Parts: sequence; structure tokens; C-alpha cells
Amino acid sequence: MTQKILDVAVNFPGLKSVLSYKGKSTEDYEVGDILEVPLGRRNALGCVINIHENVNNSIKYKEVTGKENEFFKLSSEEIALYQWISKYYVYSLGKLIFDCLPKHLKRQKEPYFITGKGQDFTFELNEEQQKILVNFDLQNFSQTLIHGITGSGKSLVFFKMIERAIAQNLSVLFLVPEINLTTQFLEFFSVHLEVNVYAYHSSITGGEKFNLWRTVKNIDSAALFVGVRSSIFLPIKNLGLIIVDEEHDSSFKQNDRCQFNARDVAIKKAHLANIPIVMGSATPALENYYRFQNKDNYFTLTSRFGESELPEISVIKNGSEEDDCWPINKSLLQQIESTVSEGYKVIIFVNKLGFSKYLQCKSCYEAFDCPNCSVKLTYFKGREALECHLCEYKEKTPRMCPHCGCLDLFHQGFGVEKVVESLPQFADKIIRFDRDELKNQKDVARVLAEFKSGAKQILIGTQMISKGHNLAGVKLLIILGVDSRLHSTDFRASERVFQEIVQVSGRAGRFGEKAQVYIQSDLRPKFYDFIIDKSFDDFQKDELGHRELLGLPPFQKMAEIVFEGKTEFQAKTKSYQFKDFIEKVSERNHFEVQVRGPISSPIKKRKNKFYWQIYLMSPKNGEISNLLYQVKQTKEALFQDSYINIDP
DNA sequence: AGCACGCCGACT
DNA sequence: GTCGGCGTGCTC
Repeated sequence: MTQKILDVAVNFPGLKSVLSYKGKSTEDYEVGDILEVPLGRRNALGCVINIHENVNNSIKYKEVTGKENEFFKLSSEEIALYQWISKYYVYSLGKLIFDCLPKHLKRQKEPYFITGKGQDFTFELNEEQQKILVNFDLQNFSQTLIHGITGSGKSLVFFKMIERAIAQNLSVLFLVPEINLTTQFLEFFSVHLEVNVYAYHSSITGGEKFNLWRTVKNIDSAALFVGVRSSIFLPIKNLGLIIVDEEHDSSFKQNDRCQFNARDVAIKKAHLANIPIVMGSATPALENYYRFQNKDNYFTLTSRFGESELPEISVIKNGSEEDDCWPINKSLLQQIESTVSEGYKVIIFVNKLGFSKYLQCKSCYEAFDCPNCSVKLTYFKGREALECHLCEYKEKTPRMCPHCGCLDLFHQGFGVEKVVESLPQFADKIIRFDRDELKNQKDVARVLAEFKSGAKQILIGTQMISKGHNLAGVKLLIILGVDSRLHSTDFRASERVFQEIVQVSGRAGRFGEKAQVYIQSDLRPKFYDFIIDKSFDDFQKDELGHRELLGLPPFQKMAEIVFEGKTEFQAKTKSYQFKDFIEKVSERNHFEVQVRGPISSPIKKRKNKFYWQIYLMSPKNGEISNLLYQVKQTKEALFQDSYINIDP
């Protein structure tokens, strides 16, 4: 009898995580089996990815320790997806698989689902909506992008698509960027569809997750799965359609471990399963917008549902520090007053927690820095403390400058607390809406109920406002603190700010009321013209022009490699050594890859560690991953304390 | 990730 | 003299 060799992707972070083992003669093995295998002086979990008989005499094979029958066997399609992710994001296959699989827990909990009521729901689709559905079929892999303004009824199109899949007894995976968006979809879908609806998000416990995997592998009737990023790994049986809502959202990017983008993984998953994928957004990611230009499966929805119109948007100057109502421009006070007295609502959007951005000494200009990070401490008036937003550091607000002894300290910049304080005449009508004030979903629900009922009419808060909430009666919306965000060194800064302004503006005038949005800014970038005119295509085209000129995505593929060191010198040295080596390999093997940097990271010190980084650019898709993969395979030590971020 | 080996500082 | 700090390197 010939000896069977099992190639096993073992759970450890080395790139060469696929090791070969002898099987036990008493046991049968198949590709996809989860095994326990010896690794050094310990055991680890692994997944069989290949079985063959080619014995290599230079390897001393160890024998498999055991088979994990309690675990789920991976299908060849799942393995293919994990292999693609591992190659593209340059991440250990074995580690990836066991990062994604649910942990096998003793405590069992049955997964929760909502039984769909299948109540009749009749609505007229407009011409644009119908056009999308006419040619949509579930037969093969296809990609569709729906670019629809906020409130244009994308969900109705999704609904029709899901209905069709279910009619063919096919399950649907509906991806959303964040949990707070799922509730309204869950409600809508479960009332009108006649299938079980499962929600998948971070608050699902280990036991429930494990059982959900068991369930999705075995259910025969169609079901709908509404989930966040990690739900792309659910091995859903008879999956017939994937929908990615708010496709542009940065929450789809994982920023620890394997830094995949769930939208891109979803596309690959649809491709491997040979099923359609549909993406939707009011502000498509530039990469996607560019990819879909002049394609048949790019659709726009340009009219708002029902009577509603998009709000009118204007840009006005930042408030003057002389005025009592600073940072709000005093010319807006009258509008706030009249909006409130007419019984309508106001939202004020601020990008910063706390009271002031930082504290500074009036005589020597000493500012209070975090001792562990290269950022200034934020002043919180409620707690009378200075706090770091990157680490745990906090201290009581100092009375005098520790540097020169001066007692005159002044505040720079503003946060939510300050904005609330700047409108004392409305104090009894204001709700503060930020992570600091609202600790859980319960708080959020309570406060939103107060706002909806009209008990409170002014909502002042951070990014938490911008997503998903369907609020009636918002006639005035003020956006503060845009300028500092535009000054960021991130090449996506204007794209992100643009997306956020559009998303936030979408909160106003959703139920027929004519609304007004004011953006306070002293800058005059061209993109305000595009925002005011609502010519979103023109913004995208203008931004594409800049990107092309600078050779940035989507015109080139990009990767960012960050090096961590205990000292700045160490981080810097590592990044230079890496650059030298990768440039040599790239040249020698004729890779079309250009190295930019090294450069100190935008925040060069975090939690007492220092960061330097380099960028890799290439006009060819997959080229950077191939180069990195090759270098990492031959010289893994160069990657010690580094983070690879593909398509940052 | 673990878990070894290996080479310098402060302890009985 | 050696106990243990964590840098470096390997795992079929």
C-alpha cells in the first residue's frame, strides 16, 4: 500500500503554513477535513488542502494526531476562497482559516432568527428601478453597481432581487457595513418576505456562531442572512445572490490580522460560486465607480422616493471666536430658532468628542501631549480631564503650565461638548449624540425616541448620526469641523469627506420637508461646487483626474507596509532595509512595482511604539501581492513587526 | 502563535 | 558561578 501524504494548512502565522503529514492508516481523509497535527513540540489545528502520494525523502513526515469530527469540513469552494485571500493579502493560509472559522465551544446556543411573515407589499417601481431588474438574472456570475442618491429606493430593488432568489429556493447574503444599519433592514425584510431571516454581527456569541455555521451548512429551504464583514465566510448552502449595501463604506475593510476588504472578497466569492453580486451606494467608492464606467451593469437612481427632495446645500464661513455662539456661525442662530419654533428639527454634526481639541499655554505655547503617543490630549469638560484618543492615558486637567508655571491656559478647537454649550438658550431642547454620552443600543434607542417624538428638537453629535437613521422633520442640518479633515495627508481625504457630507445630508428632508444643509468652512476646494450642485459624477471625475496625475488608485494598485519599532530609529531602519531588499528582488525579476517612501507614519508614535511605512505601487493587478508573497517566502524575517495593508 | 535556543545582567 | 530577561528562528 502506498503512503498517503496530506498537505495541511496549519494554524500559525508563518507564510509557509502548509505542511505535509502522514495520515493514520486506520483513518480515511478527505480534502477539507479539520485535523489536529503535531507542530514543533505542540499540537495545532490544520485543514487538509491536498492529498497525494509524492513522498519527498528530504522531509521527515510526522503523523496526524487526530481528526476533528466536531468541526465542519471545508468545501473545495471555501478552500479556494481562503487560498485566494491568502495570496492576495499575503497572509498565512492556515492562520486565515482558523481566524475565520468559529471557535468550537462547549456551551451551545441555538442561533436566533426571525420568521418572515411574508405580508403582501405592493409598490410601483419607477422606470430606473425597473430597468435594473429587467436584465437581472440569477444564472451566472455577474457584477452590478447601483448608484442611487439617498432615499432613492435602492432597498426596493434589493427586495425584488431577494424575492426572485427565494422563489427559486436560493439563499441570499446581504452585507451591511455596521450593526446599527441591520435593524431597519431586518424589520423590513422579515415582515414582507416569507423566509427565515438571520442577523450576523459581533454581538453574536461564540456558541451561537458555531451553531449558525452548522445550520447554514444544512438548511435546505432558502434563507436570508443580513450580516457584517465576517459573514462572507458563512458556508451558506444554495447561496444564490450576494448584495453589498453601502459598498463604499470603510467598515468593510478589516484593519487587524488579515486586512481584507469584505466587498472584494464577496466579489471573489460570487465568482467562485458563479452567482450574481449586486453592490449599492449613494457615493460609490472611486475604484468601483471607475471600474463600472461605461458598463451595462452600472445603474443610477436619480429621483428620491415619494415627495422628498434632496436638501439644498450651502457653504458658509466658520463661526467667529469673538461670538458667544462660537463655533457656530452666528448667522445660523436665527434659523435654528425659527426651525425649532415651527416644530421642525435641527441636526448639528461635529467631528470631535469632548470639549476642545487640546489645551495650550498662553505664554510659552506648550501644549499637552500624550506621554505614550504623538498626539495632543483632548479636553473633556464633563470629567475635567485630559484624555488620549489612542491609548488609555488620562490626567486631571492641570491648573497651570508645567513648563513655565503660567496659569493662563486656553482651548484650541472644539468638540461636541463645546457645541452643546454654545447654544445655552436651547439647552432644554438639545440631545447629545456621541459614543461618550450613549454607551449602548438602549441609550441610542431612548434618545432617538425623544428626538422622533419632538420632545427634544436639536441633535448634536458625531459620526454616529450619519448612518442609517430614518428621521422625519429634519429641516436644518449644520456640518462643523470639515476643514481639519480636509487637511489630512490621506489621499482619500476628499473622497471620504465627500461621502460623509452626502451621507449626513441624506438625514435631512426625508419625508417631504424642504431642508437646508449648511457646511461651515473657510476653505474653498472645488468639491464644494460639486456638492452644492449635487453633481456627484463631476466630483468623481474631478477626483479621478487628481488620482491619475499622481498615479494613485484606481489608476495604480497600492499597498502600504507599516513597520513597528521600540524606537524611531528601529522602525526607520527596518523600513529602509525592507525597501532596499524588495527593490532588488523587484528589479531582478522584472516586477512592475514602484516603491515610495519610507516615510514616518502620520501618527508616528502610538502606545510607545514607533511607526514608519513604505508604499508599493503597480499598474498591474495582483503584481504587488505576487512580489510581496515571493519576498515573504524567501525572507520572512524582514516582515517582523510589520503590517501589510493591500488596497489601503 | 508557541516553544525552543542563545547570549548578557543581577542574584543566592 | 546560574537564573531569567526577551531577541531570533523554526514548525512537515
